Amino acid sequence: MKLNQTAYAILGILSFHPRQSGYHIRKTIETTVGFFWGESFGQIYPTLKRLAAEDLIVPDGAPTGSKNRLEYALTPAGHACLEEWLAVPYRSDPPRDEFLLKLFFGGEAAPAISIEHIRKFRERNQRLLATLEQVESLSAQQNANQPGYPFWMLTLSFGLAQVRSALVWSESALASLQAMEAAGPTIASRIPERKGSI
Amino acid sequence: MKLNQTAYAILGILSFHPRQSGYHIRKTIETTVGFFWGESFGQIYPTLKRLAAEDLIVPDGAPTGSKNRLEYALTPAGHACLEEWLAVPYRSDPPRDEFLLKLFFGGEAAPAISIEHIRKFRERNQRLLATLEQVESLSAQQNANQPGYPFWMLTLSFGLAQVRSALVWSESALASLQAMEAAGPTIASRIPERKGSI
DNA sequence: ACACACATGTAATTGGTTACATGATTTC
DNA sequence: GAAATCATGTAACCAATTACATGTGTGT
Repeated sequence: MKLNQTAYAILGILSFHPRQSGYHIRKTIETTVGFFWGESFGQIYPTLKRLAAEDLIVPDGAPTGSKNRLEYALTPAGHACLEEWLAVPYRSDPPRDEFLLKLFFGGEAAPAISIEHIRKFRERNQRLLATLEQVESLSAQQNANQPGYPFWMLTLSFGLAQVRSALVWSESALASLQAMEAAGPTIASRIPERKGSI
Repeated sequence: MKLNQTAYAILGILSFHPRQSGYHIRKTIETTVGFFWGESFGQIYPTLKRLAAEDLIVPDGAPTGSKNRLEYALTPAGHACLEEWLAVPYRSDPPRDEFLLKLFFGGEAAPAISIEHIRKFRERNQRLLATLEQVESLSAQQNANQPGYPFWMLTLSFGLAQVRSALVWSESALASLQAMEAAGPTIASRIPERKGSI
């Protein structure tokens, strides 16, 4: 019984949102942990079947539901499994940030290109900030009494801090690149010195 | 000729570090972009062969080297390829942060568990901060004249900003969880309400 | 002599995305 | 009745990690 991360994300969602379908679980993930976690259907549906086979969740086509969707609920075993996983030290998988990689190699192209990347990055973060702030105010009204609330707020405040710091950085980064662009005619027009072949 | 991200990372490294072996490239990646990018040997060596087959790099077993290692150098085509990639908008792949996910579901376990995760997280960031600051001062002395330097500093200052903001957050998060722990006897001892089966 | 870093590679596995395929329900 | 969203799933593909396998050079 070795589960993948998707499984724990599902167990986690079901732990405070009983009786959701695969489709709904994905929606919930998007709107709650979306800014640091993503799931695709291609991953969710097979995982739901596996979790059901392991008796960690049970299909529950009962009272309220019964359209053409299949809802699941957490079993005690499922909750135990979630708790077990929570106690295991998190592993931070090797980071891969294409934005930063492109920026790092920015000297090999015109500054305008890096400027454009940073502008996109800033816009992204502005949008993200707006949604996070919205979540913050809505959540305070709707979820304040839920047991998970303090923890949700912790992840939210983390997101807000990171996004805000990213925005501050964006401004100074843009300023320094624009200064560079104004100063020198593109540094990038050089060809790396080499010897022979091709 | 569709290349994976590893290929561009390699091209990028070779663009300002001519003549490195696979082993060395990995070292360089670790020490320069390591805090936002990682590569494994299982990815690097096959990719080097592919890049050589595409004439984007050339094996170069010349003068200085010639131990039992094979060094590569960027070709003009390789540099063109890198520039092309740099101009393409970056894509940020769906984020997956296990630390935040566990924290989000922290209400399902004792607060002590989340506290431990955050402590680990804080330590991690403290170590990272130390190395980044070291890189900052060393790099100012050693690389200040290199053409890529301003861009390297941008990624570095981004890392510093993020790490510092993460540390500030860690303190407040720890404080709030410790307050919670002191206040209530574990909220987590409840079992999700359910009906029937298992 | 031993250990450690240097150095290169392959094979198995996995975790995951994307695209495809299909159909029901709701809303306009 | 058309369009959008709800809803479930499969198949193909891929990028990447991990573990394995092997050997050399260097320092103590």
